[in-house]
Amino acid sequence: MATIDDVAKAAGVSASTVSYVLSGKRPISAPTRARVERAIEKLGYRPHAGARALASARTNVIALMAPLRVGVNVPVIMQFVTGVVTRARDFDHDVLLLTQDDVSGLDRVTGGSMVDALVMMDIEADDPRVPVVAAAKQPTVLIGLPEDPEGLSCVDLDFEAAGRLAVRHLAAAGHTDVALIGSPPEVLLRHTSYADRLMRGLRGQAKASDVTVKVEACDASPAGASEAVDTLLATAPDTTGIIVHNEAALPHVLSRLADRGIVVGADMSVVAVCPTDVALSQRIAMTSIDLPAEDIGRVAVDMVMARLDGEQPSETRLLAPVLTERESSAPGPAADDD
Amino acid sequence: MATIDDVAKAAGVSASTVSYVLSGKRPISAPTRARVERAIEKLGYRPHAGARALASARTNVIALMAPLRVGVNVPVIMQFVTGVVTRARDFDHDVLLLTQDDVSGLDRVTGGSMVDALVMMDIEADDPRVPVVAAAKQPTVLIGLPEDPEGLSCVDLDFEAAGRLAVRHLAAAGHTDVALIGSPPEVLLRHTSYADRLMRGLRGQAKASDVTVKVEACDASPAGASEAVDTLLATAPDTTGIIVHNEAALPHVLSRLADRGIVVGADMSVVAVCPTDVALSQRIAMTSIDLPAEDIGRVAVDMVMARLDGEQPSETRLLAPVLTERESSAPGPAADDD
DNA sequence: CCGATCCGTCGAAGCGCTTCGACATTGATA
DNA sequence: TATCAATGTCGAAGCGCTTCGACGGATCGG
Repeated sequence: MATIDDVAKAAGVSASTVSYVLSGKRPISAPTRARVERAIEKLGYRPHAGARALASARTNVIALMAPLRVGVNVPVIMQFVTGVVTRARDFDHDVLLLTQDDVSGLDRVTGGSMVDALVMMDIEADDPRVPVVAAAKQPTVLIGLPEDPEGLSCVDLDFEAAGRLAVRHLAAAGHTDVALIGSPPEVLLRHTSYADRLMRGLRGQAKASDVTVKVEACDASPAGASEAVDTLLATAPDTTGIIVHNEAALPHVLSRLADRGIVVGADMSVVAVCPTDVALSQRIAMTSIDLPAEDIGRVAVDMVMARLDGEQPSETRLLAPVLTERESSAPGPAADDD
Repeated sequence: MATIDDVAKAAGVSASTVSYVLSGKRPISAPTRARVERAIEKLGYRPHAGARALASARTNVIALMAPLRVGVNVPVIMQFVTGVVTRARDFDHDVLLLTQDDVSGLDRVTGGSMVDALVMMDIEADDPRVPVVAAAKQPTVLIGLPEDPEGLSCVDLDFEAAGRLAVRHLAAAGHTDVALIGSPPEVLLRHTSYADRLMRGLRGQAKASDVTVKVEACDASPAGASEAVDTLLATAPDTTGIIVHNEAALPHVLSRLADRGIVVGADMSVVAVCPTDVALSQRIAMTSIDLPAEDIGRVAVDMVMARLDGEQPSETRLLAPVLTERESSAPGPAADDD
């Protein structure tokens, strides 16, 4: 591989001049710049990333810690990842992928100066990773909201507002008995922050709108979904509005309802909280609150980059939920006729 | 951050001794080693990755190029990724994530010496990325089989054998008219290698077993799946055995069959080619040929690591398909009664 | 017409590590 | 007892880049 000295020699300049051509940190005359660029081109020169990192204390790499465990929510995770990776490239950064459980990986990549910054997904209320990255010299953005962010920036959909919005939508349509079919029990037990927040919004608005709200955890399997539906209908038979916050279970919930002869969009209104493409690929176009996963990933990168080169203070951004009415929701029993 | 010199000073040895303690490349006496290790511990020392890469020409990072486009097969992709990442950690390597279309990223990470090796997924018959990585100094393993591997190692499920196996299974059960519901048309058009290979096996065995085989491409959407089923049943009404090679469409194919009153496992035998967990999370446990995605990812890393430090020649490994009989397949019309 | 300024370029130092050859010790061997 | 090979440690060079201070020459104002 050609080095910067080779390029310098070929262009008849010093190595530092080549460096300045590349970085633009000092003015270089047009003819010199042109000679250097030609030499770079001719030699196929690529700066050595390690050398650069050593000299400049910048790696142009960010770490992304993603929950790679199979099963739950995988397509949604992929959307986050896509958002992060593509946006990182806009900032001329690459992405180092860490798996969720690899807490020691955080030390490794921060302590070893492998990355300039971190993005962490799927944050729990009391997440053991938060103190680790809070102590690191690299800025971090959390996707999700821990109880104590310890000075770190956070970004997420405003699930609390989403919960309110969903209930308000159903209540306005005349539903008085609504329910949530939510995340798998283990997610709820972990107190994954989004599940908690959604529930808080749900309950608050239920009180305000004077509707009842029943909550069912739900495994992502067909059996789990059936069970959740059956339990719900047994214990709260008056339910006419369901909010589903579980991408993997959604199709099975709809199947089960259909099997029981319940027509979604007529007998039963269903509002999903999920990415738009998931809402649209069900057996019926779902009224849904969009989970803009790719956007969130992008925003996370924007935030982390801002902190990287200004001395921005940390911030928390909660994206406002948007509900799109489609075919799965309809007026309920208490609706005024029109 | 502490440097190696800090550690050396604290332990009362030279920097090179610290280095040798860390790498084990020269013998160090037990007491010295202990002093050094204590100093490392006390200072929380982490070698600087860039410095290390510069001095040793090793980054301990491998690149993984994965198709992050949304929609198709995402969970399967995630399994590959998981296999690669976890296995890479076993070799003390991290993973840099590149997106499929980022061909220039290949130059960037290889030319810039950001990675020691590469793994590329979703290889097409005539893949433009192959010549690029073939020219790189880093070893590469392809997941999938290009027409011309240009000296690179490859690994994949033996889809051709899988095709034969599926047909043989159905033929042995007495089916004489079988069909493939396969990948989306755009995948077939790209001549993604696995689709081609599956088809070749299918056709070959069909001839040998004297059964007919009809092929339908299939979009991953519910509509696409319905259409594929409808077309198939219209143009080949005698079909009693279907092979589905399309994870995303599989549930919708089953739905459509059910909607049409066709009982899978009785009227119609269906063999899926997909990961086991997908096969098991359908409305009925599917007879399937396992796509061992995580294994393949792991093997890819094993292969690339082998090439990294022996001077192994390149090799191609095709994993033998395994068919597991479950509830979705049954004897066909030509079966001997028993 | 001279000092102050600015522009464009260079040289050298240094980032933190690995690795090679050299140098003491020590123990075994003849 | 003199010799030789291990064994354990050190010093120095160098990996390829960035960046800081310096410097020559052109430009400008007074």
